[in-house]
Amino acid sequence: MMGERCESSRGEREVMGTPERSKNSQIANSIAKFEDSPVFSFLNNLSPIKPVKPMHISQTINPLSFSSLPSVFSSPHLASLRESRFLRRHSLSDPSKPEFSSDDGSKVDPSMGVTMNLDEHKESNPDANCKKVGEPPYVCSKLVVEFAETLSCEMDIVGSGLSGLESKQVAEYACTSSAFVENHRSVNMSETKAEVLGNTIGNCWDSLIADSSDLFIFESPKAKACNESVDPATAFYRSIRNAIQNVQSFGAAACGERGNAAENMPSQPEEGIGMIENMPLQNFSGVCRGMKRRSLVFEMAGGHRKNMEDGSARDSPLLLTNSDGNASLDKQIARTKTGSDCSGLLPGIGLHLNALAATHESSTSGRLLIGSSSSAHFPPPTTSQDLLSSYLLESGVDTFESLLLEDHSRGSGYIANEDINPSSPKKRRRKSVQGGDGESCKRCSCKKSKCLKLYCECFAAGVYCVEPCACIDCFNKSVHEEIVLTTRKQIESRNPLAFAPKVMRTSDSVSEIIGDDFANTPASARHKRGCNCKKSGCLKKYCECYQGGVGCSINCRCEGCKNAFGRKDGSCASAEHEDVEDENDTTEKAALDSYKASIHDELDQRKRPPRAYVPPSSSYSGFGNSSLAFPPPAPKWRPHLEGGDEMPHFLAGGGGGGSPNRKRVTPPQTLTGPRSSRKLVLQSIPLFPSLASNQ
DNA sequence: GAGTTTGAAACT
DNA sequence: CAGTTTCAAACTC
Repeated sequence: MMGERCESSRGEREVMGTPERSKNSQIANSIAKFEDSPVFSFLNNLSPIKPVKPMHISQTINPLSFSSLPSVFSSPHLASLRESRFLRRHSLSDPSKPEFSSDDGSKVDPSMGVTMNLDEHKESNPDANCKKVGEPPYVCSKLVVEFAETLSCEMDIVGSGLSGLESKQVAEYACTSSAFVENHRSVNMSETKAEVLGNTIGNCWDSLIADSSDLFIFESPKAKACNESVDPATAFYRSIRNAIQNVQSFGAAACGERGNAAENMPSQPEEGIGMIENMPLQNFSGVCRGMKRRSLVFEMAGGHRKNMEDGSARDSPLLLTNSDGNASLDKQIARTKTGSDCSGLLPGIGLHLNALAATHESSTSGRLLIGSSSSAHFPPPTTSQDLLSSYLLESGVDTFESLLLEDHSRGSGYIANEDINPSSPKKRRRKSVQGGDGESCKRCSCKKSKCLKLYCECFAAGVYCVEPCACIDCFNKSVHEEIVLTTRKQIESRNPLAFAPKVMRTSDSVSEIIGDDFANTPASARHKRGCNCKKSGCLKKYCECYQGGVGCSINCRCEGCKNAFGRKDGSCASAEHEDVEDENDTTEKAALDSYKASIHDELDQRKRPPRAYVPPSSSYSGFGNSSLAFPPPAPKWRPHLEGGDEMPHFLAGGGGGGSPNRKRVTPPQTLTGPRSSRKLVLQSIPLFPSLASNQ
């Protein structure tokens, strides 16, 4: 089987017929050389797509991301890898963070990574006993091993997208990387080189993610170009291959490669970096996002676990007094604090790419994202491609399928909801929300809800409140994690869709929103439950439909609807340039113009870091947080989860009737209407049964 | 910035 | 399930 596998690999490379052939040949040799590696064997025995039970780690890591499902395509070893590898990797973005413990109690070294803090490593890594702590060779191999193992881990995640030959080849490359490490454990390497190697590995990985993420967005320029000749899975596989090759090559050099590789390697770190920059992967710049965001969730996980284990959360100050008559809430808090209600913590089903984000937020502002892939504040994308790429990563695409299932609603939703025109007095609020530091975070002003109700935008959005919030008696903070989780669970128990996106779209690419022609406003999208406006005429942001940039539908119970994006009677305003019933309705047009202006303003602000939104309710994100090609949501808009207007059966079952208000949550029946000709974009529909039932 | 309006969320 | 209350965002001045 091995031989056959390798044959396939070589065959594939030949088919590709690229200049990489020689490199590939070397890799192939490496594969043959180390094909009996235990790791190799293990990988080979793994099925690319292997359903597994929800992992414990995801339950403790990111409990708030209820919606985020565990990767059902992950391999059994994934959990451990995630905990150990990603936690370490995470430290790359925040080396200052104190070490935290993994589930098994072993210390996870936060210094492992680019910083290569050998001292800390010495103290925290018991495994280092096998070699003298801080010994260069150990560091060198450790890094590569981590990379290789992490890659293997990733392979499982993308396994569903890579099938057959490709997945096998990817596994082989990952294996080769591991084999390489095994072959260089005893090699000496200077600390400087080790550091460069660490950076190399990190860059390779980030590049891999960043590079391949574009490929997942089929409409991205890169993907399109790629699709002309190769499918995304293949492209991704190639990226992986390149990344591994780069690591292997440079690692060999940095370690003073005993073999031939060293001859081609730069002797100075600077040269090494230069070499890296000239690697096949052209996406090195600003690509630290991927891995770092990936690591974030694990960091959070670590933090969460730590909190739970040491009971720090319970020790946090409690607000048990009922200062405002909110007895139930206080009771809830009390119960949670006493731990009597903690068993109900929803399992965090953090998927691999889910729950990214927030590195900056958490590290700079102390704000942690509750959801899985929340607001991340990374260097502003400078190009649309970057934007798409970064957003893809930040949006927490959980599965390859999700990536394939396009969802554009988010973009428009975001645009629709975000008023970030700093020059507009009326946008002052949003301006403050956006923050002047580029941090697009929510800032609530809750006074009585303790930020534990959906009234609170932060809470509803799945993010912790931050300092800039003007809230009072806020419990939506990481120190009150358990309370937050329990409350969330409680709310979801009443209404499973409470944290689900409110606006659903049937199609309408973002381009229609951000393009030159605003006439293509996403009227095909509809507010899930519909609004209930009485006085605003659905022309103000009081109206969730309007705020979401969608027209009203039959589900709405609004009165005097004048929604510029489409009225509930089926007519569409000027936004559609069709079926305009009242050409003289200047009010609607004015509203629409205002809306468009806000969108333009939004676009002008696109230099800001994209804001990945993490559906608080992860049970959805896990299935359908399929991202779109655009940044984040806004105050009240939430990424939709279900495919189109269809919610997962398991949710629809108890969800529809579970609404506390008994409000309709059933899919609108007139979604298409005059725009029925629009394509229906498949969205992330659960490909597997609800894992919630497995908890 | 304070006060008002509004409609969703929560409660009964 | 409907009516009412509570709440905080949106809006106005």
